[in-house]
Amino acid sequence: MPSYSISELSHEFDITTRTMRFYESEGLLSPKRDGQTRIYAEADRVRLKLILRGKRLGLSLAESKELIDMYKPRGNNEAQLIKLLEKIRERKNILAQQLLDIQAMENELNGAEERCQEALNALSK
Amino acid sequence: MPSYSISELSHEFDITTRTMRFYESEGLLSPKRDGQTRIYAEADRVRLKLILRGKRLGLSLAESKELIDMYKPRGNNEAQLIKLLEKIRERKNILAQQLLDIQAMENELNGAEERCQEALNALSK
DNA sequence: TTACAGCTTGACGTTTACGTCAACGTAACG
DNA sequence: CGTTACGTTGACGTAAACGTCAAGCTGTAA
Repeated sequence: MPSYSISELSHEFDITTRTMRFYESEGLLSPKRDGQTRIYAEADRVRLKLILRGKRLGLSLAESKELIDMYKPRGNNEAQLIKLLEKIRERKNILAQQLLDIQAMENELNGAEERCQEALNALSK
Repeated sequence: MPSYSISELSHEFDITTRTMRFYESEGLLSPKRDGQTRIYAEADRVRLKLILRGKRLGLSLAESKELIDMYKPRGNNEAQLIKLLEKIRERKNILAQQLLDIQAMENELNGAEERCQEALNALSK
């Protein structure tokens, strides 16, 4: 099983060590320790990846934490499972909306790109 | 041409009037005035829509402002047009990444949904 | 006329997500 | 043995995006 130092992961994902310690203080990461030093396992690396993906989609750290914890249903209680399902579907709706937003924005960017290119062509003529 | 009061738009988009005034102070909106009172035209409404779409995709207000201003190329200077094109393509790359992120997250949510549903079925049996 | 509803401009407070020191420990290199 | 690299824990600072008063103006319905 591979393991990583804080700086290895921070380089890989292009974030600061401060950021990683902050994520830990917020309960998003919980690496093992060798004395004082943090030792990250592959599972920690995966969690970090998920956090950063969440960020790219505009999620807060709290939301990412919730989401990541959802992937492993630990609640065996029925009410909890139902609530979990609701949240999963909520998030899927948000994703669907984001998809629409992306498509709309892409269309507009394409239009802008065209107009921009035409303006450039007109100049070079 | 339709026009709107601040509260009309704030209700339509489910934001506070404070938010709209803040956007104005940040240069994202610039409604006309009737005396002191703000009067929003359709163009303002569209800009607001674009801002909120930007937010749903995780853009900062500054980024949304830049993006919206891009749709109407006012820079007739070549260097500016080239820079604009670069920014448009940058943003398109981000959108492409977001699309991948959405698909990945959707897959995981589907997996979680299934496991969750199975756990529920197992309970009710 | 008063009371309410809706508009305005400050000004300060708050949350999130880190940045930026400071001060210290430890292991290895020259 | 000093310094360089990498790690640690506080503690305070900061930018973004508003929230939350306060204090005041303005039209209109009772």
